[in-house]
Amino acid sequence: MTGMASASLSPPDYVVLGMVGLGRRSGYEIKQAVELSIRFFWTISPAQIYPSLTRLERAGLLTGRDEPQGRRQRRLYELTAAGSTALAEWLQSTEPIPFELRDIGMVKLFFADAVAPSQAARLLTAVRQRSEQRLATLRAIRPEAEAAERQGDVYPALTLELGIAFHQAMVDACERFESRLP
Amino acid sequence: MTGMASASLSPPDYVVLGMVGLGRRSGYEIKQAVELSIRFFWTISPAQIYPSLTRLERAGLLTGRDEPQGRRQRRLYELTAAGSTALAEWLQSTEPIPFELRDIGMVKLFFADAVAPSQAARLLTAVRQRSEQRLATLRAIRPEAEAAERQGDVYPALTLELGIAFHQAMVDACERFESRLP
DNA sequence: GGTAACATGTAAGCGGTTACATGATTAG
DNA sequence: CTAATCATGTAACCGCTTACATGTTACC
Repeated sequence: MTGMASASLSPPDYVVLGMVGLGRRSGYEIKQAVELSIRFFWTISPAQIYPSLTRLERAGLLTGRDEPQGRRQRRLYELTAAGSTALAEWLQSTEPIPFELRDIGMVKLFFADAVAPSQAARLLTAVRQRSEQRLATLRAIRPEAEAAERQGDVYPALTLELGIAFHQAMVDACERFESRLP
Repeated sequence: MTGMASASLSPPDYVVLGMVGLGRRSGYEIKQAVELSIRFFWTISPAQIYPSLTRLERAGLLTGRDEPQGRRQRRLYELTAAGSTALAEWLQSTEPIPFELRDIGMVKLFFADAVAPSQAARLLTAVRQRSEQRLATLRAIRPEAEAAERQGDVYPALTLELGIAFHQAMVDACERFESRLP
């Protein structure tokens, strides 16, 4: 019995669903949560979040309640049983997970032979520094992930470590090549 | 004196330009070259390539010449001096390179606490295996990259090693967590 | 004789980004 | 008093993917 209402949701819908699943939230808070956690492998804009919330509520996967702060409007959402089921089904589906990155930095590096060696080396350095910056940002988030871990959500910490490992590998590989060039 | 014709090209345009820069090519060959090299951090479809080639030729950055094989049509392109300059300028530009990934696998993993531990572990395994497969594919490409290296294009080999390092880091991190769970 | 690969394109639709619009509250 | 943050949305545009259309050559 696979959810009767669901007209197959898009990935952004599941991101919204998943974030609400981690705790009662407003659209604004969802955006913030994404920025603080999965923004290194996913982004979402307010123009996606608010229509998505409306759709998900109409589909019976979320329930929203107005809880203004003073005169400032605010609407908080939580998962319904159907929403929880839909999220779980998505996470459990056995379809192969496509892997697709889209990074202009790597593309530039690939074509770097088209410019002078010194210029190419500068590009390599820029790519390395970019990963070093991400690394610093990701490490700064660790406390939040560890706090979530203590409350039973261990996978955010795992994905954080995965991100750190990824960028560390990039930095190491760049350094190996940089030391070989000059 | 920054190229007078260029109305600022899109990333896919530069991908086409860069691929033609690596050797005289048809649209079909560009697609193949992308699949064999940068597809792990960029993709491009025929529906983008052919209009792009037309635009770039009109802008004077490429020249095309019909070279049919028998009755089978074919049009080969090469860089003009202006095209070469445009590519070099793009590669040398000092604007910060945005870093943005988009990977549903990571998103699923992030939310994995929403399902039973055994299901979450299955997800982790799926993500690990996905990287193992990429790793195998990337390693299979090594000969091509090394051939290019011998002919003076060293950066394709570099980006390949970067991709391998990235996926190896993912596999290692996944294994660390998998051994901790059961 | 049929399938896969070679080769080039067009059209429609959709999903996402950018920009815009509005208003309340807090901090400096 | 001003800027930043909180908070929610809409509209237009654009670029990309999907599907389609067409024809040739090589291979089994």
